[in-house]
Amino acid sequence: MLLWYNAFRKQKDCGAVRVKEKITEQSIRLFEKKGFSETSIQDIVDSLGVTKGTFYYYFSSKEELLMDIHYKYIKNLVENQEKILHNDKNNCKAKLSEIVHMLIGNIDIQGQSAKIFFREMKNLKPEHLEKIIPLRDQFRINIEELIKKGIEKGEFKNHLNAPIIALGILGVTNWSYQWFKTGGSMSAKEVSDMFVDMILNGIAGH
Amino acid sequence: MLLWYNAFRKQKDCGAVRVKEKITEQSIRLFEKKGFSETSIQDIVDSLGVTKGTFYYYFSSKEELLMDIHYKYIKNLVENQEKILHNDKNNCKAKLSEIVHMLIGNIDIQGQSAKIFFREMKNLKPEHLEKIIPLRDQFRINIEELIKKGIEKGEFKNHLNAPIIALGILGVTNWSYQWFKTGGSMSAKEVSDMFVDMILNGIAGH
DNA sequence: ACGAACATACCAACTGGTCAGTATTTAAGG
DNA sequence: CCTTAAATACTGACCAGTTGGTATGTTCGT
Repeated sequence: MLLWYNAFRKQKDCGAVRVKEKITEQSIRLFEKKGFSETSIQDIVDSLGVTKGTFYYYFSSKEELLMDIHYKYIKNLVENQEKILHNDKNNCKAKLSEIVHMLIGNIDIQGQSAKIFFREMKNLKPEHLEKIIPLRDQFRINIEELIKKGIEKGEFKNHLNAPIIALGILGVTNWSYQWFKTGGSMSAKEVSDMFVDMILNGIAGH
Repeated sequence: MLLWYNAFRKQKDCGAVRVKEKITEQSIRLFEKKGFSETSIQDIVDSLGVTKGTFYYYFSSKEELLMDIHYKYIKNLVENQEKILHNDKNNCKAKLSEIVHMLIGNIDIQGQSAKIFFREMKNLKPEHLEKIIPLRDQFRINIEELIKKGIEKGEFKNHLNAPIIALGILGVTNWSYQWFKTGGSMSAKEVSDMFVDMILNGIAGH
């Protein structure tokens, strides 16, 4: 009886290292693989060896957990982006390059969240969307402004349509979350360098 | 009584213009807006004024309907692509340009299916995925080969990594399905031209 | 003894899918 | 041209399983 008791305590102590974070991390894995609606709360707690009571102790609803995932992802992304943008040792070209490298380089640790972000956003409640969408838009507008500034400075061609170019660049990077696998045949640097080269110099021969 | 009878027949006749297609079209609309798992068969039939019996008369399962949508989309896309590739009046640059224009131009009628294709593919059964994935891969490989041929012919730079460039181009075009709205402030031609210009010539100033 | 961190049991609503039957169209036979 | 039988195109009631969420209890550290 005492033996069982100690074993139980040990299990509890291990799990006590931020149970909420463990639930979030595991949910990210499951949501990415199976989808938000296709993953039940039962699936989540079963895979962690806990019960639904635990889940609802930390989250008020399934949708709130999804909001948590969305908010952490986009907040972190915008922060990383603005760190790059505010470093005025770099010109616009270099900033753009750094952003692309940052996005591709982060696939390893942010890729699952990113896929969830774009695929499952529609499951957020309107009041939560109101917090997320401005951040998503800010990320895009920051790139747009970078393009415009680059045009002004003569770093980029002056006939460019900045909003379209921004969305084109976002397409290149965001789509990589769909196919890039860390540890595969191509390295993140290799991919990023090629993308930056294509965006800046194009693929047409001289 | 006779009046009601005729009205009823008329209604049936109108609906008889391919009920199966009406179900498919409506499902595409609902799946795109709410998601596959989030849309119940009840939702679909209610919005059409029929019952679940009708649905299961035309489809053996919900997943089969999803397979139908996937197959029609990717089959049509590969066909359109290969029509362009087999027209040997165009060089590689022109072919690439035509493919980009085709993809963006088709958003109007194929956009919803495209979003479903990439977002809901995970809900297909393994045996159905076996039919879809090769077609999806073929589309990508066709672009890859076009790049390689363009390099050989000196139309494209020879240091390019064709697989990465192909995925970059696919990113630009596929991502447009997420944001481009027909009838918005930018026309499909405007966007396509800008994308082709970026891909071929880059954005960096000379 | 008390609050934090769980577990257990339960529920109403909804899900994809089935099935036995009904209406309607079509085609053949008289 | 009319009857009739079979095939086609549905309806509506039903089911077992699952869902997100809740309410109540129990264990644990302090």
